[in-house]
Amino acid sequence: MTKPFFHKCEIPIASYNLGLTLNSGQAFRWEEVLYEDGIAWEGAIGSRWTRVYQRDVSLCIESVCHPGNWGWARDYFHTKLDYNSILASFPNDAFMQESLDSCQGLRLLNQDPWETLASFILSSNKQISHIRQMIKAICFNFGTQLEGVGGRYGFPSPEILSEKSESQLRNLKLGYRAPYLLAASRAIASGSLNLSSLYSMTSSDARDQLMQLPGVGPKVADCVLLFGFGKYDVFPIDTWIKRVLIEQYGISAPHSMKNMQVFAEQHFGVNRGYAQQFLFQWGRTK
DNA sequence: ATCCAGGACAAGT
DNA sequence: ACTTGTCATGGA
Repeated sequence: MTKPFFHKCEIPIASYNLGLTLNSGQAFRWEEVLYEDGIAWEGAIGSRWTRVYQRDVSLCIESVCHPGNWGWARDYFHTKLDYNSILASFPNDAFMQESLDSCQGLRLLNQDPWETLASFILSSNKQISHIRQMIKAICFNFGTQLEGVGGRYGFPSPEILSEKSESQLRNLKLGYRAPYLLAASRAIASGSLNLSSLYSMTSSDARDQLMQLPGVGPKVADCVLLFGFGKYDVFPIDTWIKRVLIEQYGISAPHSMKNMQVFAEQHFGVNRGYAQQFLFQWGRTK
């Protein structure tokens, strides 16, 4: 039984579909719970165990530990974003508009770069439900217990994971991804890769840096930049997006990454990563 | 059972 | 430059 969430913050904000956002394949640790005759989600933001839900036109956030000025929450949920300006930059084609209509209030979160990198290394050739399972196992086995709650664990730091063996990770059913995750944790723990330095780099340069890691190709790198660094000028192409581009946008062979990347940059513009989240969500659920 | 999953990588055309 | 086979594992 968890202790009460003592601290509460209410952020008035329109056009925010929290449930859709938390279940759109960008974050993997939020759990839906019943709360006050409604739905809420519980999960960790950094080392804070958090509950979040919507009432009227407000985002309600509750924290077990001392919240300070709640800047960490505003940042994670990106409540200061000029959402309408982003949407206004999208193209006016039929499938884009259909996606916008069907996924109203879908947002991108600002997640921790390391957790995002680790999560998307694990995501390769995996269904979202199993990505969640792998991450849950990693947190339960190697994460540190969070303040003020029992049985809740943070995502383990690179330093912690770098001390583990490949077989320890394979025991968590990571499969061939185990050595990839281990290599990434060791690159960061040793200082050979400094994630913070990617913030000030161009997306192209940051992408090249991430792709130095084994198990990090163009798609994983783009997801990390989009979800963990707020770089919207990248366009992750997974199996669903590939289908959308071919079936909805008439991309013809050769279906090479370069061919599709060029189209995405031309057609979806500077915020193509944000647009991509709508295309992905609608493409895989319709 | 068989195929596929928010892919990456090496090997083969 | 582009395509194919392989890699663990679980869900549909």
